[in-house]
Amino acid sequence: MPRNDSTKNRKQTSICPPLLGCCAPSPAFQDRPLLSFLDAVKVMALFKVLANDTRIRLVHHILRSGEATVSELAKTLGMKPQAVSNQLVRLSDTRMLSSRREGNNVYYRVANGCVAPLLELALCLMEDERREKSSEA
Amino acid sequence: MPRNDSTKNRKQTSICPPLLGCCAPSPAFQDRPLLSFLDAVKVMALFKVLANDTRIRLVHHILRSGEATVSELAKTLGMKPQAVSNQLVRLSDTRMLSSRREGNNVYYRVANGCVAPLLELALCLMEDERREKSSEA
DNA sequence: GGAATAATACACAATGTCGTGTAATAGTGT
DNA sequence: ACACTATTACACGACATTGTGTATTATTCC
Repeated sequence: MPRNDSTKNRKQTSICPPLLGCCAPSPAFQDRPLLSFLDAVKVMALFKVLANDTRIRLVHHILRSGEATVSELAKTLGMKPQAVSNQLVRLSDTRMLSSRREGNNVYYRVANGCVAPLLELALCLMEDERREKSSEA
Repeated sequence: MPRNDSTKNRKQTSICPPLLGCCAPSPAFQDRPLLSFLDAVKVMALFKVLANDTRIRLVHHILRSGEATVSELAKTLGMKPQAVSNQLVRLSDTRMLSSRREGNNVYYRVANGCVAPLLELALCLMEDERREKSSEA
């Protein structure tokens, strides 16, 4: 007998709306077929690239400044240019960034409009998490 | 007043708008301070949890069905319950999912409204990537 | 109480990822 | 051609992550 009306069953604690008017409007998740394994792997690859504090700071700084060179980014993050270049290549492989050469320097910029809102949402989730943790006695 | 012509720069190939009306409206990236290392680590932790094909399929299926038990998810993904449970715990640790016990079964659901749009955006980015790759001769 | 089912905890081998160090490539100026 | 700077390519050791197998906990039914 189901007797557990579980008070733990809280409501949606987030402030975020469930949908966002981005990209070609897709039907709700309920009306879509289950994600195929191959598509899941592709999405995984995208999140994997963002699952690194160095790359997140790189993207964040490039979003702020519009464009930046490798050495400038290295100096900003306090890292070696090799390490930064490594991560920039990974970000470019997924078409999140694009590069442009000008003399000795290579300028990187964000090449896809989805990247900014993606980071925005993650920051939002981080705030939600912080809120919930502090409000749990 | 922020400039709004930045998206039309060059090769912005994405359809996605630069901003989304989600969460407390934040100022544009240009007007925000550089992301601290600690915040970057927190955001990394969030993306890291989504950087796994199993967890992505779990979240996607839970979004579709609203709620699901461990064994049901295991059967749907063709995996062992231990593996599924492992990943569900990771998703719950970041407050993306919450669980509710009903008899022998434990039901998982999405606990934060940011999760759906986050996955949505990633799917959008995946489509963009596919589009670009096919259109490069 | 005892058996059966659902879910989780834990240790482990295989695999993946990170920054570093070294070497190579691209471009500028003399 | 040469020296110099900026960036990238590549191999390596340190460390993290995944699914599996085994054992344990939670709950229902007899």
